[in-house]
This record gives sequence, structure tokens and C-alpha cells, in this order.
Amino acid sequence: MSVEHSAKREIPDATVARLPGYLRALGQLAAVDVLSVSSEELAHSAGVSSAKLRKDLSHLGSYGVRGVGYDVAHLSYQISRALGLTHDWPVVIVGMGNLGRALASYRGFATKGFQVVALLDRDPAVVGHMLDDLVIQPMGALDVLVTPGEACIGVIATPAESAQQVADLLVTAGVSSILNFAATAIQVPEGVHMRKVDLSTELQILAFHEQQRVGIDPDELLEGAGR
Amino acid sequence: MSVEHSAKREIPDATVARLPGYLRALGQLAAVDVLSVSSEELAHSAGVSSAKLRKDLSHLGSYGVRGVGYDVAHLSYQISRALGLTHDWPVVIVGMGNLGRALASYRGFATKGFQVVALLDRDPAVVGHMLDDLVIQPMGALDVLVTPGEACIGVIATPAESAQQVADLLVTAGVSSILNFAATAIQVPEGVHMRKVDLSTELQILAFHEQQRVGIDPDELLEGAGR
DNA sequence: CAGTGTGAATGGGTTCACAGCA
DNA sequence: TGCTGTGAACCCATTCACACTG
Repeated sequence: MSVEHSAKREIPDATVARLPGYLRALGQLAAVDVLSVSSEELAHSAGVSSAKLRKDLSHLGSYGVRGVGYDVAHLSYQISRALGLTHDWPVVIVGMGNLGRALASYRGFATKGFQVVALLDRDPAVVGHMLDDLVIQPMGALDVLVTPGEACIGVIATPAESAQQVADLLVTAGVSSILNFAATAIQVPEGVHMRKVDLSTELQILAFHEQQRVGIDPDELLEGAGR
Repeated sequence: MSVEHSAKREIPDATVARLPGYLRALGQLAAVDVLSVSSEELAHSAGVSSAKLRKDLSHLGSYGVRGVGYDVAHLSYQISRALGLTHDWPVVIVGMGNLGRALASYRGFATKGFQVVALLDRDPAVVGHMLDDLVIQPMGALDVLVTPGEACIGVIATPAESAQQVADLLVTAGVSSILNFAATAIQVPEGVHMRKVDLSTELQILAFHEQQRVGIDPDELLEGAGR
């Protein structure tokens, strides 16, 4: 078998995290009928340096042409394949509050390799309602929806208080990848992959840099003296 | 002035990105009346290793007590101060689609050092409507809302197509920190701080790891042979 | 003596600069 | 000639292990 010589294994995490950005930039180029692109141009569209882009792509294989650049369609395909987007992934969203409903109606799931297969909520008052041609189901439906062997991505969009409990339910049902939008850290067992997206965290990081910008702000001097 | 001996300057980016998580964990401890906490316990709550936590905190100063741990209230305050959360930051949200409305109604802004001061949309059909006791304003209102000297955080929740244009308007008005929820990379001038949050990207990263888990999936063998 | 704070060691990621190829 | 692919150098972050201290 000649599979092992492929550069497919061992793609660094930092590279994986940037591949979606490259894929999107390529899609935008394809939409305006660009057929070929240089590392310089693509890097600019994706907001990274060209050296970084080339190093990243080198982890997937040699898909460029020296002196020319990359074929947009071919590179798109290779990145999709590396990310595992050649087939769709089922997604279940838990928590039908403001955020959960916004995520459920989000266009761009289907186009990008994901399909929302179920919406769940523990509140009996919203269970049974329709949202974008899906019926909101009770938490108990999880065991029917998820088959332990098959891959499935769970999205947590509940308040912080119930996030851990929901995560436990997802894991028990057999979900092995979780995207957590709740404003709290959750613990998952070894082997379950978890990522976190949080508005407050992002704002706080921006606040830090904004504060650095101003140099020393007024109320800091008081504290400095008190120490 | 005795300010310069403080370890306040030069906090590594990776540390800054974790401070909000520590702050939140401390808040949860305080809520159940815990007064003191060890690095081991706090690290567990925040989902990191204790060595990492201690190293991170050491960049802020020496706020622990050897043989005991950290005072929950005091450490919370010190982290808040390091992040610049001792006063509120104004936030303007642009784009009142599903996501924009969800963000606007998000509880937890005020509690965390941020206050939504304006909601904007370019669609005349929604301008003038109320959302959570704020009137949706047209894009032109930006210049009145933002004062170039004063710090302000802009949140972009528009479709990808208008994201760059909105970013340009924000920058022109004087916003120097931007949080981009739109599904595209945007270019901002040197000196403007930009962060990006994207659902598709996160799902694609999860898909990659999910795919790795399965070992070799069926349709990959076809490609492997063709190469 | 329990648990913090930190030098030292290790590992990953980024940048540089250029060899190699269409 | 122009641009990719990549070794080498550099830089930042994490981990380790223990000196230090309340």
C-alpha cells in the first residue's frame, strides 16, 4: 500500500486551524472565476504571510506549480479532503435560546460540509415547535439520534449552568466532538474533542489590547500606589 | 514612581487569552462562597494544567500565598485589572440579522465589563425598530456614536459580502478594536486590533480531528490510489 | 510541609533565505 | 525568470522540577 508516503498524517494543529481560512479564500476566488493564484495573493486574502501559507500547504503535499502558483480548484479540493469535508457531517444543536436559534438558521452549514440533523431543548414549552423545517425535540431523543459508532458533532448553546450536564449527555449518547458556546469551561473525557467559542472571552482579549494602547489609564495609578 | 517594577507590561498573548477563563472560574467559585483556591483546583476548573496557570499568574505579579493558594476575591480583582475591566467598554454591534440580534440580547455584557451602546444596520426596513431598549440606527450614525480618541469595540455581525465595507466604516469612525463574526477574512490597517470568531471554521477543525479518529475512511482510498 | 514562583529544558510554530524546478 | 517547497535559525510557549516561603 502506497498510502504512508503521503504527507497526510501529522498536520500541525496550528496549520489545521488555518486551513478553513484558506479554503474560504479559495472559494471567494473561484466565485470570481480566478483559476490560478500565487502564495502571495492567497496569503493576503486569508490574512497570513506567504511563508506561513506555503509551509502550511507543504504539510498536505506538493500541490503548487513552481514559477506559477496554485490551481484554485485543485487546491480547494485537496484542502477539503485533508479536513475531511468530502462528505457531510451531522450536527445536533442543543439549546434553543437566542443563540441556538441563530445558529440553527445559519446559512452556510450545508454548503460547507455540515448538516444540522436535530435541534434539542430541555424546556417542554419549546419542544415540538418548528424551526427551519426541523422539529425541536426533547433531550431524551439524543439516544435515538446519535449512533455511538458514527461520527456526530454536538453544539452546546445552552446557558452556562446546564452546559456540563448537556456535555455529559452528549458524550454518553456517543458524540465525540463538541463545540461549546456556553460561557463556562466544561470537562470531557479523554478522547472527546472539544472546542470553545466565547463572546466574553474575545471581548476581554480586545479590551486588554485596547487598554495597552492608551498607555497608562487614570484608575491604574491609584492601584499602583496601593500595592 | 514605583510602577515600573510591576510585572504588568509584557504579558504573553497566550496568557492574555487564558485570563478570561481564569476570571470566569474564579467568579463561579466566589458564587459558592469559596474564599481561597489552590493552583491545582483553579486550573482544573479552567481546564488547564496547574503549571500553566501558575506561570500565567506569575506574569501579573505574586498574588498567591505559598503553602496556601490564592485569595479568590483578590485574584479576581488583579486579573480584571490586568485585562482592563475596571471600567466598562462601549460596544457597537453592526448587522441585525439572526446573529446580530442574538448578540444584542446576550446577557452577560454588562456583568463582564462591556456595554452595548448602539445597534446598527444598513437596511432601512429594520432601522428604527427597538431591540432590548435600543433603537436600531443607520450606518451613518457611526460618526456621532464613536469619538476617535475614546476606545470603542466594534462587532461585525453582517453577511460576508458587507463585512469589509463595514470594517472600513468602523475604522474611519475611529474604532480601533473589532470582533468579526462574518464568514470572511477582513483587512484592517496597522494599529487596529481585530479578532475573528467563526462557526464554520470551528466545525471544520472538529471535522478534521473526527476524521483522524476513524483512521482511514472509505473515500480516501480512492484518492490515495489516484495520486 | 503544602503549594507558590521560577529557572532550565523541551517542544512547536514562525520566519528567513535560498535551492530547485516549471 | 518567478514562485514553490524546505532546511535552518529563531522565537515563543509549555512543561518540568525544585528552591523558597508562609
